[in-house]
Amino acid sequence: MADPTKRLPKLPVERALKVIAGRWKPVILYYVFDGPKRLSELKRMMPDITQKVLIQQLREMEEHGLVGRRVFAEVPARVEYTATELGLALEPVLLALCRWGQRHAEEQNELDELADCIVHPRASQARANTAA
Amino acid sequence: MADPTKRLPKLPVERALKVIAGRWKPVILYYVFDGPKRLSELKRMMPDITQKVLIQQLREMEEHGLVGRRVFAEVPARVEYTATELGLALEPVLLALCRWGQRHAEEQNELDELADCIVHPRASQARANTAA
DNA sequence: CGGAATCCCCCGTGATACTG
DNA sequence: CAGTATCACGGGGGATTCCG
Repeated sequence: MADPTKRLPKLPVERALKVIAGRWKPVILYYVFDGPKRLSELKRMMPDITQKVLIQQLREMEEHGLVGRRVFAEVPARVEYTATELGLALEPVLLALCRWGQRHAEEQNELDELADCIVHPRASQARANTAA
Repeated sequence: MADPTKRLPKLPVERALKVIAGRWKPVILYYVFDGPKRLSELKRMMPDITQKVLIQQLREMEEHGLVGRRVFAEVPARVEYTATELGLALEPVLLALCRWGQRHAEEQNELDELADCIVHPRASQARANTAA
């Protein structure tokens, strides 16, 4: 990374999606938005993620200017990750995505329940809409 | 597809991201938001996308309830894709992503220009990693 | 915390099929 | 024939696992 060959997309939407694309990035951001967090904290908050992957995702977000990294020269070395201004600007967007995701889940689950009553799980088959 | 094993994520954010994830989905949505479009139209608007992939992405978005599909039994077979209510609800979110992407592009490019004046293009290197 | 091997999914190419 | 949809195949990148 930091590789000139791996440039971000030109279209703003795709660029934004690319930046927040990553198995754990939204979750990490969720915690970091709340305030500075050190690595061990994040690790404890998300037990299902490997330390390597966690650091990996943090590194990428750092390169993309979403989070900042501060190293404290204390006895037990200490590293804190904080959200940058640019990163914080992403919070409302992620919240919007979250809300839409909830609505989507509700509506889709409703359809799934209805689908249980009918035969086929796929509605795309018996569909001959001959509208004019 | 329509495979019960491939369920969407539980977390709303990830669910939303998963649904709009796809090389061409944002672009397709952009056009479909403007009004009903038939396949050949979309193909003409986006020359760089293959017919197969186009149909693929449309199918997925249909299964996810983002777009609707209408088949007209005319002389040359005709199919129109339209945005659903749920799909339209996504428009402001995509716009927000777009705006943030623009800002991100501006700020990042500024940093890149500054980096030209300094020595190292990578800031992640000379960082005292004293963690074990 | 880095590197290598691995798996799997996304996407692209080209050819083919179906329907009036 | 024109428009729509599908299939067989292959490459590439992200994510996971194991090892040092």
